[in-house]
Amino acid sequence: MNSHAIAELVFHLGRIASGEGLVEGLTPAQWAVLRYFARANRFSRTPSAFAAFHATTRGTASQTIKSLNNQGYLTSMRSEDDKRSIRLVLTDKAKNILANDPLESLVRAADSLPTSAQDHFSNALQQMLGQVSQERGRPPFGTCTSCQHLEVDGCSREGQTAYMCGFTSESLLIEELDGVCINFIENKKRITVKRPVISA
Amino acid sequence: MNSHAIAELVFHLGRIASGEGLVEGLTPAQWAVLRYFARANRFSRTPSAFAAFHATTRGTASQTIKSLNNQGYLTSMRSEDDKRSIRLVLTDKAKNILANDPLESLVRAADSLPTSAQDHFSNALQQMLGQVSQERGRPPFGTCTSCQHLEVDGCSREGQTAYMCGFTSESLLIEELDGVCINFIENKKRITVKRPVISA
DNA sequence: TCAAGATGGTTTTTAGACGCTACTATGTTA
DNA sequence: TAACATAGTAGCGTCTAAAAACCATCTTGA
Repeated sequence: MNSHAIAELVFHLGRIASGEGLVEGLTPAQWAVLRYFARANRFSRTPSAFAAFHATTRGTASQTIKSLNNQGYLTSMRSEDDKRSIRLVLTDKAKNILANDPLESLVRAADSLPTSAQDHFSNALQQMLGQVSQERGRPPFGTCTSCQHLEVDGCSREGQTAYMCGFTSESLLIEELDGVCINFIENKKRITVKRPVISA
Repeated sequence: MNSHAIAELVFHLGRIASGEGLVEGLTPAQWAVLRYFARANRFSRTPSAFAAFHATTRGTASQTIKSLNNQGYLTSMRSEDDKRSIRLVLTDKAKNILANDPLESLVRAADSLPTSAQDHFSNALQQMLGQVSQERGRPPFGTCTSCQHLEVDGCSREGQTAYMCGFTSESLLIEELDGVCINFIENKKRITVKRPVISA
């Protein structure tokens, strides 16, 4: 009985937080694109990957991206490896405007939850997302830190452990491990990532 | 840092679960209307109330409702009290189709969470919704059981406690206490509702 | 009491979202 | 090398949505 309430709340909350008209002159779909390219890693910044992430068609994604391109929020270039593929990058204009993301109200709401609850909450959501994605036959889109493809690169340099992606066979910078990836596959026993201490 | 992940997950999950094309030939917006009228109480089954709930304009709501009306999912009639107002009721056709609600995949996902977590989860979502609603200046839409307007009616009959709404000054059936209401105002110290035992 | 304003609902207009189909270009496989 | 798969785009029709204009009906306040 409670699961029904949860489903409705999730749906409704997502709707309320995003569907709030044209913030900064951008539509909800356009905000979704900016958000995605701000989070996606190097291998996933393409129209197709966004379409998969956003559960829409490549045609629709192409249209939204074109509009953002025209408005100067995205720059695009052909990939070297695959000449069909296009790589998209946020411009500074886009990075600046992301501070006014209408989703920030949801972030604040999440922030007001007790710290202890936030972890459980985020885990529960992730589990639900995984299940729904599987049911719908969609890629789950996670980050390296819990991905089967993450491998420790043999040669460490400068005292830091080096990582690589077993799927693309490319080495990864530590900063890249938190980007969302379309090639993600859930890994039960995850590798512990050693991060350099960041001075506050 | 985690609150950002929570916000994105909520948004994304809502999107994935609902934006899944035309299930049963109905659009996501139309599903939202059916869901709403299945949950809304007597005082809230109007186009305006739905528009407020769904964070859209009355014009848009009117259009969606008209379409559902034409397809035989809703019946409408003028209100007696206020001759401007229109009351909408789900038809049997609508009630039947609600079993195939695409949101059910989310319900299943929520159901797979540990029972102990479900309550916390639902509470956390409710709290977030309350905060976002407040920030956006929207009515929070809750049920009688935690509403300031709920009052115990002086005269109980047939051994059952009778309740009434202090806002509309109308008495309430016990079954009605779980309907979503547009006049809802959060009540910190809630009245304990005595429900008749339902035989399984 | 009656004019002014608020509210409930609809329509029209316009822009964007979206699914669908068709199409080109490039990669991959048999 | 032919057949197929994939990345991306373009065009079409429908749906979503906001905004503005509009009518009918309360509600208010001087």
